[in-house]
Amino acid sequence: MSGLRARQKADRHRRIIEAAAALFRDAGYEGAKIETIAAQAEVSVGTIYNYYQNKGDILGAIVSMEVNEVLNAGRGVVANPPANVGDALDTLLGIYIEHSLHYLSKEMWRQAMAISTQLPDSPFGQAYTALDRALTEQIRALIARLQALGLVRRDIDGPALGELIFNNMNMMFIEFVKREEARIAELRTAIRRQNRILVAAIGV
Amino acid sequence: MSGLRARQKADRHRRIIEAAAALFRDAGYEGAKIETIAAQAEVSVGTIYNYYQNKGDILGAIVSMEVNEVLNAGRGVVANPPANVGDALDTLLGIYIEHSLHYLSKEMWRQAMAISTQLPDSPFGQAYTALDRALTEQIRALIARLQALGLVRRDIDGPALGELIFNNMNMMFIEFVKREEARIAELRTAIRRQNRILVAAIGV
DNA sequence: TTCTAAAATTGAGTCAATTCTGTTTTTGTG
DNA sequence: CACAAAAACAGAATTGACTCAATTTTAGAA
Repeated sequence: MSGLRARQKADRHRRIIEAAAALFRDAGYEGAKIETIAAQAEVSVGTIYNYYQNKGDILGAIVSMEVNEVLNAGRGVVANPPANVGDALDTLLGIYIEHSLHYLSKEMWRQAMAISTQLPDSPFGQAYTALDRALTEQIRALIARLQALGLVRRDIDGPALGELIFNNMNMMFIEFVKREEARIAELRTAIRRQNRILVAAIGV
Repeated sequence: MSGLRARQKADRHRRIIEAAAALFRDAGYEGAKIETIAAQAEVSVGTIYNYYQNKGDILGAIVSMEVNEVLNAGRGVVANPPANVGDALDTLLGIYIEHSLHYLSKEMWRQAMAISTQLPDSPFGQAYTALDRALTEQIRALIARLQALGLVRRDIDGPALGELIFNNMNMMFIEFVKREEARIAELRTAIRRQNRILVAAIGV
């Protein structure tokens, strides 16, 4: 199945995503009309709905790309963490946060998060939940690594701790994207302050 | 200004909220058409928009009532907390969680949360953020109380800890409402497991 | 009681997402 | 190459939230 039909399909997918990404940035998610995306991508409205269940799923495809990049960048830190618990956490979470506004605006994040809670069973809703879980797992992996290196006490409940750290960061990030004027530096400082409590508790 | 006009206003407010609450429960948030709410409340569509800026704000009014009840119930625990850090936290957060599905279905929570991130500057968005902050403050108050009672170390950063605990609970609650089959008991167990790490770290 | 300005209500109209049905394109087979 | 079935496309029609100009109701003064 790599004939003309498959090639056209891939090409249309790409054109739709590119048109949508440009328009979401330009006009905002709400401001980007499906009709306009269709025109820009040189397909009809009906075709867009043939490729994506709804407007949210188009945004979803873009968010997925972003988060997967972040997950990739995080792998390096887990493999070779700084030799200090506080720095290790700060480095990993820092990567997540610093990358977050690369391709997505705050408004796009707000929409993506909203859709994922609104329609948890839609394709995007499920994908978003899976991405959250992957991030949680990566934090857990870091903790396990730090335990293996003897930097974190062995009797700490690693999985629960990892989820706690992710949940806190995620909630702080949600509040961050809700306030247009909030700065990344403040966000990182606030998270560091909270994690300090944990770091003191789990260090050897 | 407590003449006929004011009484009719209050009455229409009540009728709209009652009609909406019933329909949201029955047909779900999306399934409840403004037209139907209007008919049930015996007002016109235009009037509803005279009272509420948008559909989300109607849901917002219902959510506010629920959360304010919860805040009220929490006051008792802060004033007289169990003499054990783990139990104190579990009791307060338990009240939040157990009350949460009294008037609101999971679907209504999902919608409310979605709207509050989608439109953080709408009346409801701001009200929701204020409610979150109020809950955070109540947890902080509990911690301050426990510190005053000598059950929590004085050198712990209480405000940061309170926010950490709230954020974690809130995120767990979000995941809880996203999965229709999730049970309250499991949610409480999972949160208890996470808080155990903190309790061990902050006790005297 | 009567009248006028302010406040509130009404419902037809607008707008954008989504659906639906008829048409066109691609594929595989003879 | 010709053709029938399957897949994909197009864009008009539908749907439901929200707006707005015209009408009705209330308040307060004379």
